[in-house]
Amino acid sequence: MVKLDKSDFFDRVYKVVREIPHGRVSTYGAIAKAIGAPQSARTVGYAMNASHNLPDVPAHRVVNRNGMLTGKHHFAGRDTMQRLLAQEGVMVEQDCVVNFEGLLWLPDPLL
DNA sequence: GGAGTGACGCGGC
DNA sequence: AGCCGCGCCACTC
Repeated sequence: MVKLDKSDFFDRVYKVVREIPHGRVSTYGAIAKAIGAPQSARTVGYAMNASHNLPDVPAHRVVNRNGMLTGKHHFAGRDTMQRLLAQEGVMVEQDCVVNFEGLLWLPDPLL
């Protein structure tokens, strides 16, 4: 029985997010697809909420498909997310990742 | 056990 | 071309 517990959903999201290289960004949709749930992009963001407890999950590197820091408001500080990104060399202007497409990192489907 | 919510994505107007 | 609304999936109360 290769039954995959739905609880793994979060774990899977975390695993993928953890694989995001330093100084790179990814999208909820891409992660959702990587875990085999392209329609669950929303749930991915939900998982990010719980990921706050996991320092290994760089949720700040996850933005929406537009490259907007939609979840920045959920971080401790008002601009914590942007600061973390800037710290990695990711420039953010108006809550949008500069050269987002260039910094965008797509997870391995094999993962 | 049902209903509401949410850090998205896409389609339609 | 921008703006509005719906759908989907997992989780909590």
